[in-house]
Amino acid sequence: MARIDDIIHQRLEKLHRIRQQDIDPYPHRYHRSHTTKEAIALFERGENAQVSLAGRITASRLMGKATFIDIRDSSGKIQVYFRSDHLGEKYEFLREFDIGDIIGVSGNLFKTHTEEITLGATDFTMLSKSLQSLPEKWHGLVDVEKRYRQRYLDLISNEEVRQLFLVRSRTIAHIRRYLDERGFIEVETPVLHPIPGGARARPFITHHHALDQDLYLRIATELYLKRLIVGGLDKVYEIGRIFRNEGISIKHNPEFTMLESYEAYADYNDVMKMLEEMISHVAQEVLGTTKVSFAGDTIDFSPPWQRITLREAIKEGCGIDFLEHTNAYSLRDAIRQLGIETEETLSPAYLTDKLVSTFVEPGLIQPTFLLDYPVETSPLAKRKPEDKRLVERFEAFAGGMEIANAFTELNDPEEQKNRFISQEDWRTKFGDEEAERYQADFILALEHGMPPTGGLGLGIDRLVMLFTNQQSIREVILFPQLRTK
RNA sequence: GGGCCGUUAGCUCAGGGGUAGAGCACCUGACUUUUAAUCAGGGUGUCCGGGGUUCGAAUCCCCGACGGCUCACCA
Repeated sequence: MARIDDIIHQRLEKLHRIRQQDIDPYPHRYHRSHTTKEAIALFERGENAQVSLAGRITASRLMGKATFIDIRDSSGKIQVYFRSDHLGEKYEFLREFDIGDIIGVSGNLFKTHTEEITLGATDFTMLSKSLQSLPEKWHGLVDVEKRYRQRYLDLISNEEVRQLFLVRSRTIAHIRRYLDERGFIEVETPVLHPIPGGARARPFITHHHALDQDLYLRIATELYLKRLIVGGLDKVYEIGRIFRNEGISIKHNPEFTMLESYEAYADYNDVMKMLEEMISHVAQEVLGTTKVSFAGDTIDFSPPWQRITLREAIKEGCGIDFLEHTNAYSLRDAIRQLGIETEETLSPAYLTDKLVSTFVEPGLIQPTFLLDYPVETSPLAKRKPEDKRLVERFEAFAGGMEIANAFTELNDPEEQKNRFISQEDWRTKFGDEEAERYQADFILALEHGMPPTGGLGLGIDRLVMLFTNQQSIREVILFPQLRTK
């Protein structure tokens, strides 16, 4: 039940009074001459022109016939000084302003006694009346659930959150610039896939009415991007939303952003070089350094990153040499002998990942490439010429998280066909629901000839976590997935 | 999905069987260089929801909702 004197009522009354004066509290436009940051820079250069600024009121200090109001726009904030002897009758209208309102102010800049660059108002306009009160000015908004559900309040009241999402934006912009400057073409491929593929994951299923056909939200962009390599676009990339119908955690959101890039005539060694160079370059551009603090550690992205084979890393971690286990039963038993619980599945992808996530990943704080995965775990990657049991694949880790996955792409259509078939076997014999599905259209593309190609997948959200020292992926996604209230 | 923790005013938080509290915000008044403005006054509430125990429940118990962490799953 609304009280007669609660905040929204008081503000509705103000709104009513404003309208009674024939003033529109929600006008259509306001022409700013500068942002607050530009205005301050202007004054510091010694140019003191008349300026018009606009922004949200974040604080107000009323002192009788003089009032100081802080307004904030996306560039920063500025203090505005209102004097009754300069504004005349209009000064009384300040009473209708509240913290949270959006106003436009024009006047001249000056410095107060405390040396703060301030706008001396000669005129002002209500641009949008706020009916709700803002979170507390000192502590900001703390309630995590409210910060995510009403992210706008988080952005208004927590400056560091605003900065964090600016870092995210600049990170993506610099990744684009890096790739564009190296001749990559940015493309857009379908989000709706007739068959999910390119990764191990449960998909979201939807239905197209006109086609009367089930479709899947993409779990990867891989198979379409490779078709473009077949089509002669030798360097392509896509930065896009990926959807995986799996658990939510501090490292997982059901929709997340991934960069995938494919470069013809390159192999995974070339991709490794590109990735370490790109990340350190982007860190330098965005953060001004290649060293970041993350969860109490200092991570240095400058190349070269450490390279270690998966086999060595697992052996060091727990003593198991997966190449000695020629069948999945024996590998699973070896894992269980270490006291690690495993599912009944014998999927090599599952078992390998279990070993990595338990014994290797938590220790990979500095950027590290794990190299050469068992062929059964990577149905789309090319075998190593010197050891057919392995494929040319790497995963990159930093801060104890996997951030990238890449391989020399399998371009032999006959072998790809066989790999799909053995994946289908895993599904039928061992119930591995996430095994790669046979994709006849993709085979058809390969049959036309795909050049040797190096491909990369990079988790953008996790990279931003590393850049901003955030331990939860929800802190770097503007609107993380939450249960509907 | 399991375990642990949390949910009290618009916001940040105290209070843990006996009249619902503080700071900020808000309202009234004073104040022409303040900046967490200051000063004087005002407490504005479905104590997350439902049930139970009790003379009496924000507080104890049970069920549920939502969130955080964690385990499982995954990337």
